[in-house]
Amino acid sequence: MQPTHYTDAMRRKSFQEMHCSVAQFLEVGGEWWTMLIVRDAFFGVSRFDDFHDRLGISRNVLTQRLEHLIEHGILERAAYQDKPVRYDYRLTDKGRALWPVLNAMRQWGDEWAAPDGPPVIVTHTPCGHPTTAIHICSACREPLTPETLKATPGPGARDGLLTNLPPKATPTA
Amino acid sequence: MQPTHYTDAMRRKSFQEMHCSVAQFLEVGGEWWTMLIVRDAFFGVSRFDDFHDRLGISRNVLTQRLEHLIEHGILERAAYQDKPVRYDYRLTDKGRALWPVLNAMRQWGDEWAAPDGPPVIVTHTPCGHPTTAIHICSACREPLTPETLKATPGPGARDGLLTNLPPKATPTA
DNA sequence: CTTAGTTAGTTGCTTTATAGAACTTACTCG
DNA sequence: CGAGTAAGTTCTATAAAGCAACTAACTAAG
Repeated sequence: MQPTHYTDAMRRKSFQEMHCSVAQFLEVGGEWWTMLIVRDAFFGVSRFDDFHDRLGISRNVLTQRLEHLIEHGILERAAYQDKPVRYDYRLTDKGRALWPVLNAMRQWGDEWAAPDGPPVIVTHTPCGHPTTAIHICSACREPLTPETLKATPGPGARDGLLTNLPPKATPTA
Repeated sequence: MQPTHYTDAMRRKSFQEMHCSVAQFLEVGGEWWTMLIVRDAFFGVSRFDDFHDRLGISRNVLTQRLEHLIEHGILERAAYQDKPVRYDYRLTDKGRALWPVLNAMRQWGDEWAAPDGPPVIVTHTPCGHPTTAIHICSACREPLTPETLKATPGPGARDGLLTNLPPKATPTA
């Protein structure tokens, strides 16, 4: 049978209304290319053509992504010359706060998807040693694993995320 | 002028050849919806219709994503009945290793994009307190921040990631 | 035995996003 | 003047996402 009729726009779904912080992050940084732009911003890259050359991203997509990141307060534009005006794209505090996310991605990739060994070694300059991040509990300072955690609804909770779970579920994230 | 001619397929670019662990992660978990499926898998969701109902994802896209996650060893299918055969989708060790990534996303969302407060409170059952993860150095156990880190090429390094950086760059990720 | 419900997809169609490359604007340098 | 640089914008073609209907293979109710 023929599909009936397509009234509404069929834009890509937004995660904004999900009342989940993971979804909130993905709304900002979950699109294709976005976190690679943020990675390069941490490396000190700040100009349009440098992002383009290093990533091999299409110029129109790069334009969109930079605008999206600025809209969400991850990057800010600062003119470095007039006539013609040209901008640096720099991480804000909100953007620099993405470091734990980026680092967790890197560490997972190093461990599970780096057959030739890690492409990058990170050294902790205060102690001088190569380092990986260990995640510890803010209360007791013991290492955290998903099995030792329990999720309960918080002040921003809405129906659906922790309710309507299958019976044997053990929410950890 | 007219664009010349479009021989090659214009599929979406892969990040696989970038020799960067962040890119490797994104190849596996960087598509729209993917990390929300993984989040629900941590919540204990395991069946097709449960993912579909909870996420509001299209059925065809869900099919694709589950296959992609299985291909990359994040989920595995286990039959829970015959006639007709029906499967549970469960996290593998490689999939459970994504917890730090998911948690970092959640904590960023809680801090920067949760106007009504965090939707989920996580309790560390051994100590009984609500917890957030603190990232410490594996060598000296001091807290890590991007400014205290330096990136250098590792065994899996290839040209381009840490080379060809603008002069004032301070690579941290 | 017929009908409704469940589970897990698949198919068909429409809208949106991405990949390339060319084009544009506004300069600077030799 | 002509070439080069920087940052986009515009154009076209393909790929991905969204939605609803359809199918397959059962189970349970009436």
